[in-house]
Amino acid sequence: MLERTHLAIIHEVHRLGTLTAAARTLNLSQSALSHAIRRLEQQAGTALLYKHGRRLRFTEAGHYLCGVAERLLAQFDHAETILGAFAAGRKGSLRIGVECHPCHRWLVRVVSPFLARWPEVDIDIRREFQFSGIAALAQHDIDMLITPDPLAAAGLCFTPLFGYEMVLVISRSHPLATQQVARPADLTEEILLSYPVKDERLDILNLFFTPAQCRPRGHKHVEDTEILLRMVAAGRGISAIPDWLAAEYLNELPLSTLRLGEDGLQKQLYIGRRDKDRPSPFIDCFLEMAKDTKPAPLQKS
Amino acid sequence: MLERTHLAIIHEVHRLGTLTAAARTLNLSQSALSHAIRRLEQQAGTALLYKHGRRLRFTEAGHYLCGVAERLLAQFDHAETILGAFAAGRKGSLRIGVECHPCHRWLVRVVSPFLARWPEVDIDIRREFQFSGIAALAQHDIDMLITPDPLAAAGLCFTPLFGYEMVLVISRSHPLATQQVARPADLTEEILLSYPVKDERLDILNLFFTPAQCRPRGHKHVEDTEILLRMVAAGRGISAIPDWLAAEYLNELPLSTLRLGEDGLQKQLYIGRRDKDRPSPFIDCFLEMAKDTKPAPLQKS
DNA sequence: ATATAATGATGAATTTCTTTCATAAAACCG
DNA sequence: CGGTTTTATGAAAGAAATTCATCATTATAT
Repeated sequence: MLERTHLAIIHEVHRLGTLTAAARTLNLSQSALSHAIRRLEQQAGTALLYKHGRRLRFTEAGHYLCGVAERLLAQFDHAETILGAFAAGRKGSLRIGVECHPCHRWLVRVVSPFLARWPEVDIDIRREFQFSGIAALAQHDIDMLITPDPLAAAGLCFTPLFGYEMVLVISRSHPLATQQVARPADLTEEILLSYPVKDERLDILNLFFTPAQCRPRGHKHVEDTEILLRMVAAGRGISAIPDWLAAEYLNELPLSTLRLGEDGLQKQLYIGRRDKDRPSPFIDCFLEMAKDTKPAPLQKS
Repeated sequence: MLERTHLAIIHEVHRLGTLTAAARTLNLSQSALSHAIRRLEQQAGTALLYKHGRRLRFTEAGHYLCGVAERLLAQFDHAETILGAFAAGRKGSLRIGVECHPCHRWLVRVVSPFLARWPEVDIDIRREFQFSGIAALAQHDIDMLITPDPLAAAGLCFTPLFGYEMVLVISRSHPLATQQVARPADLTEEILLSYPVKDERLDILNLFFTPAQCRPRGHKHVEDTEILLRMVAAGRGISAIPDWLAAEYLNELPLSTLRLGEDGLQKQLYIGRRDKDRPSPFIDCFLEMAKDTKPAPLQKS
């Protein structure tokens, strides 16, 4: 069977002209090459080299094989280079799941410098999961999960990134805009605007309205943060978003922020991984960069 | 060092899913494969497979190597075929790529007499390419390329075969069937039926609809010419095919053909080769026979 | 739950294949 | 014609791959 070593021998013999010289560069003896070529010729059933004087010349078949060698050896070399990049952890792909809709703006601030630093790593960000982010992580559908709700699961571990507060955003012309704190009972006549997420995953319902046994008058889903906040600014509804996200829009839009209840609705963002994933320099680096990228805190308006 | 056997093992494991099955087809023991993979992984410095349940899964590096294996093994096989042909004193195998779906019917008219005349030459026709037909030709994946779109590339040359016109085919009962010429604006409510090719390779989109800044109402892919034309005949859509192909069906199916725009959509078929391939009598012969096989021209219905 | 079958991993023994060594034969050069 | 360079070859040594026997794990059936 034709092997890479055969191609390497053919190639070097062609390049250098003699078996002896080729043997030197291949760190083999002249005899080894001679035997190898002989074996190959017997298997192929055709001569590849013939003696011309005391040097060697290629037959037609030998010339053909020479062309094959040139191409295939280059491909082997290239494959080994790439494999080396995998081994060194330079090459790879990182599939990041995000279970926190408004985190997108924060995430791009992590991802952009990361991509610049790891040019051979592909990043894939997923926001939708068949079942849940945790399940996707456990099933190897994603490699990392950004979530505010770390559910204990075997084989997973979570690293805290930063704490933040979910704040109520309302139009600056709203009657409540002068207050510091909002109570559930104040908001029963409002329309709640939220990202399109199941109700049970909305903290403002779970942790604010439900304990007080009341609900806003209506609830609409909006995909895009900017559109959502413009609707709020126009008095079309209220919403709850992270304080640092609100901070980015307070100068642009006529919005006011209020604390949700006496103590505020405190949250923490985590990054989850599988315990036993093989360590990888670029995954570690991503973690470091994520930890170092804090969002700008809210300056109370 | 990465060897052919490693690629063969990786490839078979990928194809069959388990070491045990792969070992059977390779006439080796399961243990041999396990050891071989282990050794390769140690040399490469990266894992290629990992256990998932009692089966194996590929790591990213493993997947990469799998792709390499697929390509390189095919080239090894081909090289051995050629070498076998040298041994048998004939030397022949011709891999022909076709980048033009409907050309198949024309191609069989060239290939059949060729095979009769060169009984020792194997012909292999490929329609799918990893990247493009041009790339496949340059990389020696194929020896000849039949294409209507000859892109200049170093080391390649193209010989024109024949000119033809892409014509619109519609059902004979279609309101437009009485006209001679179709304009893009006439067809915005139609469903376009085409071979399963990327949009950017469809001339009717690139050269007919796009310049007029409109699109058909829908676009569906159909594999088979006969089924495609039967759908057109049944009024389920319209399509654009070469005039000579339409000619073959005009008597069989209730179809009408229209010119695409005032001047028609004129195309030319080319056959591409590598410049510096060693001259070969049967390759020259194939070229002559291809040049002499013109398709039957369209008789206007 | 428990037994059973299927699969991969592993270390030692074995077999196969490659390489070297020593030497011969042929070709070139002065 | 010697001296030198180069390839070819058989036997011995060495290296590498393969098998065997066995264990551990996991999925499937009872």
